[in-house]
Amino acid sequence: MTERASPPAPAVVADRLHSAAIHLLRALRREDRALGVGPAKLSALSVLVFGGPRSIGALARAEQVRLPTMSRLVAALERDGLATRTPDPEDGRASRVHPTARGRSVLRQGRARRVATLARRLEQLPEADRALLSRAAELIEGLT
Amino acid sequence: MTERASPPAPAVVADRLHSAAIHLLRALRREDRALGVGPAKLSALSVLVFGGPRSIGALARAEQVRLPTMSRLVAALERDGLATRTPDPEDGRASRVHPTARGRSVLRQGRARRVATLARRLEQLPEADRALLSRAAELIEGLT
DNA sequence: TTGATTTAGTTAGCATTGCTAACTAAATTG
DNA sequence: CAATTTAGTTAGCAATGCTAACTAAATCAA
Repeated sequence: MTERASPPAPAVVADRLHSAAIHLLRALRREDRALGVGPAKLSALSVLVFGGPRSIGALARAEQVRLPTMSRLVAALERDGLATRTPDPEDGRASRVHPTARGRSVLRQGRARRVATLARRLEQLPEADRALLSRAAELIEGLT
Repeated sequence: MTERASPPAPAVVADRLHSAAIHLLRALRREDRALGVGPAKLSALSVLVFGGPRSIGALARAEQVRLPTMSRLVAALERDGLATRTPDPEDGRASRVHPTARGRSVLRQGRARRVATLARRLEQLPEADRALLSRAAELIEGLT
Protein backbone atom coordinates (compact mmCIF):
# COMPACT_ATOMS: atom_id res chain seq x y z
CA MET A 1 0.00 0.00 0.00
CA THR A 2 2.52 2.52 1.13
CA GLU A 3 5.00 3.53 -1.53
CA ARG A 4 8.12 1.51 -1.10
CA ALA A 5 9.66 3.35 -4.03
CA SER A 6 12.25 5.60 -2.41
CA PRO A 7 12.60 6.99 1.09
CA PRO A 8 11.61 10.67 1.33
CA ALA A 9 14.65 12.87 1.62
CA PRO A 10 14.77 15.04 4.74
CA ALA A 11 14.74 18.22 2.65
CA VAL A 12 11.60 17.14 0.87
CA VAL A 13 9.90 16.17 4.10
CA ALA A 14 10.91 19.50 5.58
CA ASP A 15 9.35 21.35 2.65
CA ARG A 16 6.16 19.35 2.81
CA LEU A 17 5.78 19.81 6.53
CA HIS A 18 6.41 23.52 6.24
CA SER A 19 3.82 23.97 3.54
CA ALA A 20 1.30 21.73 5.28
CA ALA A 21 1.70 23.62 8.55
CA ILE A 22 1.18 26.98 6.85
CA HIS A 23 -1.95 25.88 5.09
CA LEU A 24 -3.37 24.08 8.10
CA LEU A 25 -2.98 27.14 10.28
CA ARG A 26 -4.51 29.44 7.70
CA ALA A 27 -7.53 27.17 7.52
CA LEU A 28 -7.90 27.13 11.30
CA ARG A 29 -7.21 30.80 11.84
CA ARG A 30 -10.58 31.68 10.41
CA GLU A 31 -12.27 29.76 13.21
CA ASP A 32 -10.11 31.29 15.89
CA ARG A 33 -10.82 34.73 14.54
CA ALA A 34 -14.54 34.11 14.79
CA LEU A 35 -13.90 33.56 18.47
CA GLY A 36 -12.44 37.04 18.74
CA VAL A 37 -9.26 35.99 20.47
CA GLY A 38 -6.51 35.37 17.96
CA PRO A 39 -4.18 32.42 17.58
CA ALA A 40 -1.27 33.65 19.66
CA LYS A 41 -3.40 34.39 22.69
CA LEU A 42 -5.28 31.15 22.26
CA SER A 43 -2.08 29.16 22.12
CA ALA A 44 -0.69 30.81 25.25
CA LEU A 45 -3.97 30.26 27.03
CA SER A 46 -3.82 26.63 26.04
CA VAL A 47 -0.45 26.27 27.74
CA LEU A 48 -1.88 27.78 30.92
CA VAL A 49 -4.95 25.58 30.91
CA PHE A 50 -3.33 22.29 30.01
CA GLY A 51 0.13 22.87 31.44
CA GLY A 52 -0.73 24.89 34.52
CA PRO A 53 0.00 28.44 35.70
CA ARG A 54 3.48 29.81 35.20
CA SER A 55 5.54 32.95 34.83
CA ILE A 56 5.52 35.15 31.76
CA GLY A 57 9.07 34.13 30.99
CA ALA A 58 8.22 30.43 31.19
CA LEU A 59 5.24 31.07 28.95
CA ALA A 60 7.43 32.88 26.44
CA ARG A 61 9.84 29.94 26.37
CA ALA A 62 7.01 27.43 25.96
CA GLU A 63 5.61 29.47 23.09
CA GLN A 64 8.98 30.25 21.55
CA VAL A 65 8.45 33.99 21.53
CA ARG A 66 10.40 36.81 23.16
CA LEU A 67 9.57 38.21 26.53
CA PRO A 68 8.09 41.51 25.32
CA THR A 69 5.81 39.65 22.94
CA MET A 70 4.50 37.44 25.73
CA SER A 71 4.25 40.37 28.11
CA ARG A 72 1.87 42.05 25.70
CA LEU A 73 -0.08 38.87 25.05
CA VAL A 74 -0.59 38.33 28.79
CA ALA A 75 -1.65 41.96 29.23
CA ALA A 76 -4.24 41.41 26.50
CA LEU A 77 -5.43 38.15 28.04
CA GLU A 78 -5.83 39.95 31.36
CA ARG A 79 -7.68 42.84 29.76
CA ASP A 80 -10.02 40.34 28.11
CA GLY A 81 -10.64 38.58 31.42
CA LEU A 82 -9.08 35.33 30.22
CA ALA A 83 -6.15 35.26 32.64
CA THR A 84 -4.98 36.90 35.85
CA ARG A 85 -1.60 37.71 37.32
CA THR A 86 -0.60 37.09 40.92
CA PRO A 87 2.74 38.12 42.41
CA ASP A 88 5.26 35.33 42.80
CA PRO A 89 5.81 34.87 46.55
CA GLU A 90 9.37 33.70 45.93
CA ASP A 91 10.46 36.40 43.51
CA GLY A 92 9.39 40.01 43.66
CA ARG A 93 10.15 40.62 39.99
CA ALA A 94 8.09 37.77 38.64
CA SER A 95 4.39 37.06 38.49
CA ARG A 96 2.40 33.94 37.88
CA VAL A 97 -0.23 33.82 35.19
CA HIS A 98 -3.41 31.80 35.73
CA PRO A 99 -6.28 31.09 33.38
CA THR A 100 -9.67 32.33 34.54
CA ALA A 101 -12.89 30.35 34.34
CA ARG A 102 -13.76 32.42 31.31
CA GLY A 103 -10.37 31.62 29.81
CA ARG A 104 -11.04 27.93 30.16
CA SER A 105 -14.46 28.36 28.65
CA VAL A 106 -13.13 30.29 25.67
CA LEU A 107 -10.52 27.65 25.08
CA ARG A 108 -13.19 24.97 25.09
CA GLN A 109 -15.18 26.97 22.58
CA GLY A 110 -12.16 27.44 20.35
CA ARG A 111 -11.48 23.78 20.51
CA ALA A 112 -15.10 23.07 19.71
CA ARG A 113 -14.82 25.31 16.66
CA ARG A 114 -11.77 23.51 15.42
CA VAL A 115 -13.52 20.24 16.00
CA ALA A 116 -16.36 21.60 13.91
CA THR A 117 -14.02 22.09 10.95
CA LEU A 118 -10.81 20.14 11.15
CA ALA A 119 -12.08 17.25 13.16
CA ARG A 120 -15.09 16.90 10.92
CA ARG A 121 -12.66 16.18 8.13
CA LEU A 122 -10.51 14.00 10.33
CA GLU A 123 -13.56 11.90 11.06
CA GLN A 124 -13.77 11.01 7.40
CA LEU A 125 -10.28 9.54 7.41
CA PRO A 126 -9.66 5.90 8.10
CA GLU A 127 -8.69 5.39 11.70
CA ALA A 128 -5.20 4.37 10.65
CA ASP A 129 -4.64 7.76 9.01
CA ARG A 130 -5.88 9.51 12.11
CA ALA A 131 -3.50 7.53 14.25
CA LEU A 132 -0.73 8.45 11.82
CA LEU A 133 -1.50 12.15 12.13
CA SER A 134 -1.59 11.91 15.89
CA ARG A 135 1.80 10.26 15.92
CA ALA A 136 3.08 12.86 13.45
CA ALA A 137 2.03 15.67 15.79
CA GLU A 138 4.02 14.05 18.57
CA LEU A 139 7.05 13.67 16.35
CA ILE A 140 6.86 17.29 15.27
CA GLU A 141 6.66 18.51 18.86
CA GLY A 142 9.65 16.33 19.60
CA LEU A 143 11.66 17.94 16.84
CA THR A 144 11.75 21.41 18.38
CA MET B 1 5.94 0.65 21.75
CA THR B 2 3.07 2.52 20.20
CA GLU B 3 0.07 2.81 22.46
CA ARG B 4 -2.55 0.37 21.33
CA ALA B 5 -4.73 1.56 24.16
CA SER B 6 -7.47 3.59 22.44
CA PRO B 7 -7.79 5.22 19.03
CA PRO B 8 -7.13 8.97 19.13
CA ALA B 9 -10.35 10.94 19.07
CA PRO B 10 -10.64 13.41 16.19
CA ALA B 11 -10.86 16.33 18.62
CA VAL B 12 -7.63 15.29 20.32
CA VAL B 13 -5.85 14.82 17.00
CA ALA B 14 -7.12 18.23 15.89
CA ASP B 15 -5.69 19.83 19.03
CA ARG B 16 -2.36 18.11 18.65
CA LEU B 17 -2.03 19.01 15.02
CA HIS B 18 -2.93 22.60 15.73
CA SER B 19 -0.37 22.92 18.47
CA ALA B 20 2.31 21.11 16.51
CA ALA B 21 1.76 23.32 13.48
CA ILE B 22 2.03 26.49 15.56
CA HIS B 23 5.25 25.43 17.19
CA LEU B 24 6.79 24.10 14.01
CA LEU B 25 6.16 27.35 12.19
CA ARG B 26 7.53 29.44 15.04
CA ALA B 27 10.72 27.39 14.96
CA LEU B 28 11.06 27.80 11.18
CA ARG B 29 10.12 31.45 11.08
CA ARG B 30 13.45 32.43 12.51
CA GLU B 31 15.22 30.93 9.50
CA ASP B 32 12.92 32.54 7.00
CA ARG B 33 13.35 35.87 8.73
CA ALA B 34 17.11 35.57 8.40
CA LEU B 35 16.51 35.34 4.67
CA GLY B 36 14.79 38.73 4.78
CA VAL B 37 11.70 37.57 2.96
CA GLY B 38 9.05 36.46 5.42
CA PRO B 39 6.93 33.31 5.48
CA ALA B 40 3.90 34.61 3.58
CA LYS B 41 5.93 35.82 0.63
CA LEU B 42 8.03 32.68 0.66
CA SER B 43 4.95 30.49 0.62
CA ALA B 44 3.40 32.39 -2.29
CA LEU B 45 6.69 32.25 -4.16
CA SER B 46 6.79 28.52 -3.59
CA VAL B 47 3.40 28.13 -5.27
CA LEU B 48 4.67 30.07 -8.28
CA VAL B 49 7.87 28.08 -8.56
CA PHE B 50 6.48 24.61 -8.00
CA GLY B 51 2.96 25.13 -9.30
CA GLY B 52 3.60 27.53 -12.17
CA PRO B 53 2.62 31.15 -12.94
CA ARG B 54 -0.92 32.20 -12.22
CA SER B 55 -3.16 35.17 -11.48
CA ILE B 56 -3.21 37.02 -8.19
CA GLY B 57 -6.67 35.69 -7.47
CA ALA B 58 -5.60 32.09 -8.09
CA LEU B 59 -2.62 32.68 -5.85
CA ALA B 60 -4.86 34.07 -3.13
CA ARG B 61 -7.07 30.99 -3.35
CA ALA B 62 -4.09 28.64 -3.25
CA GLU B 63 -2.75 30.44 -0.21
CA GLN B 64 -6.11 30.84 1.45
CA VAL B 65 -5.84 34.58 1.89
CA ARG B 66 -8.00 37.43 0.62
CA LEU B 67 -7.33 39.23 -2.61
CA PRO B 68 -6.03 42.48 -1.06
CA THR B 69 -3.58 40.52 1.05
CA MET B 70 -2.20 38.71 -1.97
CA SER B 71 -2.19 41.89 -4.01
CA ARG B 72 0.13 43.44 -1.46
CA LEU B 73 2.29 40.33 -1.20
CA VAL B 74 2.75 40.23 -4.97
CA ALA B 75 3.57 43.95 -5.02
CA ALA B 76 6.25 43.28 -2.41
CA LEU B 77 7.61 40.29 -4.33
CA GLU B 78 7.80 42.45 -7.43
CA ARG B 79 9.49 45.28 -5.55
CA ASP B 80 12.04 42.79 -4.23
CA GLY B 81 12.68 41.44 -7.71
CA LEU B 82 11.37 37.98 -6.85
CA ALA B 83 8.39 37.97 -9.22
CA THR B 84 7.05 39.87 -12.21
CA ARG B 85 3.60 40.60 -13.55
CA THR B 86 2.54 40.31 -17.18
CA PRO B 87 -0.90 41.27 -18.50
CA ASP B 88 -3.25 38.38 -19.15
CA PRO B 89 -3.88 38.29 -22.93
CA GLU B 90 -7.33 36.82 -22.36
CA ASP B 91 -8.53 39.16 -19.63
CA GLY B 92 -7.72 42.84 -19.44
CA ARG B 93 -8.40 42.99 -15.71
CA ALA B 94 -6.11 40.16 -14.72
CA SER B 95 -2.37 39.68 -14.69
CA ARG B 96 -0.17 36.65 -14.46
CA VAL B 97 2.53 36.44 -11.84
CA HIS B 98 5.82 34.69 -12.65
CA PRO B 99 8.78 33.92 -10.43
CA THR B 100 12.06 35.51 -11.49
CA ALA B 101 15.40 33.72 -11.54
CA ARG B 102 16.21 35.51 -8.32
CA GLY B 103 12.90 34.34 -6.87
CA ARG B 104 13.82 30.75 -7.62
CA SER B 105 17.21 31.25 -6.13
CA VAL B 106 15.84 32.78 -2.93
CA LEU B 107 13.42 29.91 -2.59
CA ARG B 108 16.26 27.45 -2.89
CA GLN B 109 18.16 29.34 -0.23
CA GLY B 110 15.17 29.39 2.09
CA ARG B 111 14.76 25.72 1.57
CA ALA B 112 18.41 25.21 2.27
CA ARG B 113 18.04 27.10 5.53
CA ARG B 114 15.14 24.98 6.62
CA VAL B 115 17.11 21.92 5.68
CA ALA B 116 19.87 23.26 7.88
CA THR B 117 17.58 23.24 10.91
CA LEU B 118 14.50 21.11 10.51
CA ALA B 119 15.95 18.55 8.16
CA ARG B 120 19.03 18.17 10.34
CA ARG B 121 16.69 16.98 13.04
CA LEU B 122 14.69 14.89 10.60
CA GLU B 123 17.86 13.12 9.65
CA GLN B 124 18.17 11.85 13.16
CA LEU B 125 14.80 10.16 13.00
CA PRO B 126 14.43 6.57 11.91
CA GLU B 127 13.48 6.40 8.28
CA ALA B 128 10.06 5.04 9.18
CA ASP B 129 9.27 8.16 11.19
CA ARG B 130 10.37 10.34 8.33
CA ALA B 131 8.12 8.45 5.96
CA LEU B 132 5.31 8.87 8.47
CA LEU B 133 5.81 12.64 8.59
CA SER B 134 5.89 12.83 4.82
CA ARG B 135 2.62 10.95 4.59
CA ALA B 136 1.17 13.16 7.34
CA ALA B 137 2.00 16.28 5.34
CA GLU B 138 0.11 14.87 2.38
CA LEU B 139 -2.86 13.99 4.53
CA ILE B 140 -2.92 17.49 6.02
CA GLU B 141 -2.87 19.12 2.60
CA GLY B 142 -5.69 16.83 1.60
CA LEU B 143 -7.81 17.95 4.53
CA THR B 144 -8.20 21.54 3.39
C1' DT C 1 -26.78 47.19 -27.94
C1' DT C 2 -26.94 49.09 -23.73
C1' DG C 3 -27.47 49.07 -18.83
C1' DA C 4 -26.73 46.23 -14.70
C1' DT C 5 -24.03 43.00 -12.47
C1' DT C 6 -20.05 40.39 -11.61
C1' DT C 7 -15.14 39.76 -11.32
C1' DA C 8 -10.01 41.16 -10.88
C1' DG C 9 -7.36 44.02 -8.73
C1' DT C 10 -5.93 48.18 -5.95
C1' DT C 11 -5.79 51.47 -2.08
C1' DA C 12 -6.56 52.88 2.59
C1' DG C 13 -6.90 51.91 7.15
C1' DC C 14 -7.14 48.85 11.14
C1' DA C 15 -5.72 44.77 14.35
C1' DT C 16 -2.62 41.21 15.66
C1' DT C 17 1.69 39.53 16.53
C1' DG C 18 6.47 39.15 15.86
C1' DC C 19 10.99 41.78 16.82
C1' DT C 20 14.87 44.95 19.13
C1' DA C 21 16.27 48.74 22.11
C1' DA C 22 16.02 50.88 26.26
C1' DC C 23 14.29 51.14 30.52
C1' DT C 24 12.93 49.75 35.97
C1' DA C 25 13.30 46.97 39.78
C1' DA C 26 14.40 42.86 42.23
C1' DA C 27 17.75 39.11 42.96
C1' DT C 28 22.26 37.35 42.99
C1' DT C 29 27.25 37.41 43.11
C1' DG C 30 31.93 38.84 44.10
C1' DC D 1 27.84 46.83 49.29
C1' DA D 2 28.69 47.48 44.41
C1' DA D 3 28.20 45.13 40.02
C1' DT D 4 25.81 42.03 37.37
C1' DT D 5 22.05 39.26 36.03
C1' DT D 6 17.18 38.31 35.54
C1' DA D 7 11.98 39.42 35.10
C1' DG D 8 9.17 42.32 33.19
C1' DT D 9 7.55 46.65 30.80
C1' DT D 10 7.24 50.34 27.30
C1' DA D 11 7.97 52.25 22.79
C1' DG D 12 8.34 51.78 18.18
C1' DC D 13 8.90 49.17 13.81
C1' DA D 14 7.71 45.44 10.26
C1' DA D 15 4.99 41.76 8.36
C1' DT D 16 0.65 39.98 7.40
C1' DG D 17 -4.10 39.23 8.12
C1' DC D 18 -8.80 41.64 7.46
C1' DT D 19 -12.91 44.80 5.60
C1' DA D 20 -14.60 48.79 3.05
C1' DA D 21 -14.56 51.36 -0.86
C1' DC D 22 -12.98 52.17 -5.13
C1' DT D 23 -11.66 51.41 -10.70
C1' DA D 24 -11.94 49.01 -14.78
C1' DA D 25 -12.88 45.09 -17.58
C1' DA D 26 -16.03 41.27 -18.64
C1' DT D 27 -20.45 39.24 -18.78
C1' DC D 28 -25.43 38.93 -18.67
C1' DA D 29 -30.16 40.43 -19.57
C1' DA D 30 -33.61 43.22 -21.66
